[in-house]
Amino acid sequence: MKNQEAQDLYQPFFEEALLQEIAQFGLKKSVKEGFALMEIGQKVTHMPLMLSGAIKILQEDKEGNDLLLYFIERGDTCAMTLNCCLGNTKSDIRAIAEIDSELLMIPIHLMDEWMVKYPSWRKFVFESYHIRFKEMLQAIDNIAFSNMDERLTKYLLDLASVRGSDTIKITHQEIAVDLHTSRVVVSRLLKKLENKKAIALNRNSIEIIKL
DNA sequence: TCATTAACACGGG
DNA sequence: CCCGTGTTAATGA
Repeated sequence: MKNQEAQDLYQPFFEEALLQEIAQFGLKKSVKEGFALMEIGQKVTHMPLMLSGAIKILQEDKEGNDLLLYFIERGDTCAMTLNCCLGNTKSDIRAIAEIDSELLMIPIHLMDEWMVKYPSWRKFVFESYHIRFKEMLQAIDNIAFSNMDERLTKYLLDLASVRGSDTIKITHQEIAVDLHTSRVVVSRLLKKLENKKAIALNRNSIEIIKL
C-alpha cells in the first residue's frame, strides 16, 4: 500500500474510498529544514497534509520583515490553502520547514470533488478551518496584547514542542527576527529568564528548565 | 518607561 | 579572525 503513513494517520477519520483516493492522488513530498514551501504571492496548486515534522507560518509586513504566526504539525493542514480554494489562489503567507518534514500534496481540484463525495472530508476541512481560525485569533491576540516576555516564553515553548526537545538550538538574533524585535531585547529577556532559573543559556542553544 | 540603534568588549571555535 | 553574546549610552515613542 502506498502512502502508509497517511493511511495510519487518517485511517480513523476517513472512509475507505477516500483513503484510496488519497493514496492514489497524493504526492509524497519530503523537505529539509529551512525549505521554503510557500512564498507570499505564490499560486496554490496543492493542499498539504502534514505527515511529520513542522512548518513555520510567517506573515510579512510592508517593510519586508517576517513575523511568526504559528506552527503546523503532523495531522494539520494549511488554513491558507483552504482559504485559497474559496476564492483567489494566491498565498498571503510564507511557509518554511522548521525541521525536516514530510507532506502529502493533494491537487487542489480534488478538494471540491471530495467535499461533495465524502462527508468525512467535509468534516475534516471544516474542523481544520475552525482550528486554524482559532489559532490565528490567538496569534493576533498574542502579538497585539502580550508583552514581549510573554511572547518569548510562548515562542520557546512552541519551539521545544515542535522540535521535540527541551534544548533548542537557536541564536538570539533568529528569535529577534521571528518575534519582530531587536536582539538586545531578546538577550535581556533571556537573561531575566535565566536568572529566574526558568532556562539555561549556552552559545547557540537554550535549555528550558521550567517555564 | 521601555524598545531600538549603535557601539564595544569578551570568548569560543 | 568571525560570530554570538552581554551590556551600555543615546534617542525616541
